[in-house]
Formats: sequence, C-alpha cells, structure tokens
Amino acid sequence: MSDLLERLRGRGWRLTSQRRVVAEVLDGDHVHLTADEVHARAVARLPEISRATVYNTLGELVSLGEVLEVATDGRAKRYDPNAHHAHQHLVCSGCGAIRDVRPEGDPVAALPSTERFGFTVTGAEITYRGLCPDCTNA
Amino acid sequence: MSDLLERLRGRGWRLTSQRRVVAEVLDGDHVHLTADEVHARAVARLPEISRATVYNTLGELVSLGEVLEVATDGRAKRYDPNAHHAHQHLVCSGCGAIRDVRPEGDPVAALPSTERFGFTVTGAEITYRGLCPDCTNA
DNA sequence: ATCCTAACTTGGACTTTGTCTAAGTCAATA
DNA sequence: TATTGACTTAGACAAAGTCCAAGTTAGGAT
Repeated sequence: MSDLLERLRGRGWRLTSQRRVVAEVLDGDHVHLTADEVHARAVARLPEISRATVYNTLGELVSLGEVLEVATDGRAKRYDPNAHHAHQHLVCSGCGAIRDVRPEGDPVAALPSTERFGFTVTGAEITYRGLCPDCTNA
Repeated sequence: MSDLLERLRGRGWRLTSQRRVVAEVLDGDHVHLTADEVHARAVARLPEISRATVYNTLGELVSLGEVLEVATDGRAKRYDPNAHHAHQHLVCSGCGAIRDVRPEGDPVAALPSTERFGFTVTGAEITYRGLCPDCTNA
C-alpha cells in the first residue's frame, strides 16, 4: 500500500496529510469499510479531517482504479482496497461479514451471446450469499 | 400478475386500492423501477397514494418473495417483479439500462469449497457490466 | 528560503433515499 | 350495516452522500 502513494504522486496527485491518512486506513486484506467508517478511523489519526474530504478521496481512488466500490446491501457503499486481484464477495446474511473469494472460471464466459442483447459485456460482479460459521451455529 | 393479487389474498392480505395499483405498476418484463418511480406511476392512477404506502407495499412484496430487490448501482434500490424465474442482471454502464439475463450453469457451483471459509453458501447474485447497443455506438 | 497559485480542504447547507409515528380510514367478516 | 384491526396518510426524522464558497497548503518558480 505504500507503493500506492508513490503511484498516485506519479499521476500528479498532491500528497496531503488527509489523503495519506485515508490511504493508510484502507490498507490491509479483507477490508470493506463504509465511508463513515473510513472517516471515523481517519479522524482518530487526523482529528480535523472532514467528511467531504473522505468522500472526495475515496471517489478519486475509485476513479483511479486503486479501490473498488462494493454495494453488498442496499445501504452504504463499502470500499475495497484489494483492486489489483480479481475477486468476488461472499456475504453473511446473518451478520454482514464479507470475505473476498475467487470463483473458478471466467464469470463473463457463462453468459451466452444470445443472452447479451447486443451489449458489449466488460465484466461481472458476483455476490455470494450465505451464513458464516458463527451465524450457522447460532 | 393478476394471479398475484389472488395469491396475496390467499395469504391474508387486505386487498386495498393502493396495493392493487402498486402491483399493476410492477407488471411486465424487464421492469426495474426505483421506489420513487413506482410512486410516481402509482400517483398517476391514484393521486392520494403516499410514499410510505409504496415503501410498505414494496417491502411486503419482497418479504413474500413476489418481487426482488436489486441494487445495481449504489443509489436507490430497484424492484424486479420477475421473481419466479431465476435470472441475473446486465447493466449498461452508459445509460443504466437493465436487462434480465440467464447465464449457463449454476453460479454457486463455481465457488470451490476452499473458497467458502466455512460459510453455508445459499445463492449468488451476478451483475454483468457493459454497454448497450445504443451506448456502444454513441 | 520564500513566494505564488492552482489544487486541496473545510463546515455547513442541501438532496436523495428511506424509516417511523400518531391519527384517521376502510375491507372484510359477522 | 356495524365493528374492528389492518391499512393509509402526512410529515417529521434519519442516513448517506453531494455541493459550494471561503480558507489553506503542496510543490514548482524565483
């Protein structure tokens, strides 16, 4: 993730303390925070950071392809820094826990051309639903 | 869709004009309206119908399994009356148009047990992304 | 080292989407 | 046709996100 700040500077980003903090907060595996959660954790390190800046920075990271936006429930979007490894999501219907998973094969290939209605298909997002071990036993 | 009203009455629903209008608005194929769109069309037929009733009725139809809730963008949920035919969604990144599609095979089967992390997997939702014919040529 | 300036950040108002509640209305049964 | 609990209503409220004018600052220019 420290490469990230370098990559961004190479793209002409101004490297502000706010952006650095947002990038730090998003570091790690299986991280799927909402914008508000990102803001809360950013505030812990940089108390004056505003919600608007968190939204702006997240939006920029998404446009640059460094972070994925995930909408697993109808509520707040979540931000997934694992953008450089193709993956899908497995969501617990009980507690909302999210895991990154990798299905076999190319999901797009499963859509026959007769089901494409003239669209140029570029990708597919899959949300697997189920119960996590804790919720299965509860 | 007229069966729907019968089915619902069989389940103890009070058959009000408001519920009838919401059910009528949701009739058809490839219908993916937001709650506000449903409300707007319902108002055209029954001017006094309130937003709260539209939300209540949509929520009830979803609980009863008669309508699916779809979140293809991070914005408003959409309501899909095509709940009795398993299908997935193909969304145009240009204009937001949505088509119901049926991929080949069982999407859940593509997730190996080593990628299930102890979850009991019950289903999968797929959103295919692409450009519709109009947006491809624009 | 310091200055300049466009880029960035801020706080707050505003919008969109959805939920909740108290009071009024009505469908279905008797 | 009377009754009653389920349904509906308007509007307040809440959550998530956007927008803007004014203030601040990173980083190149001097």
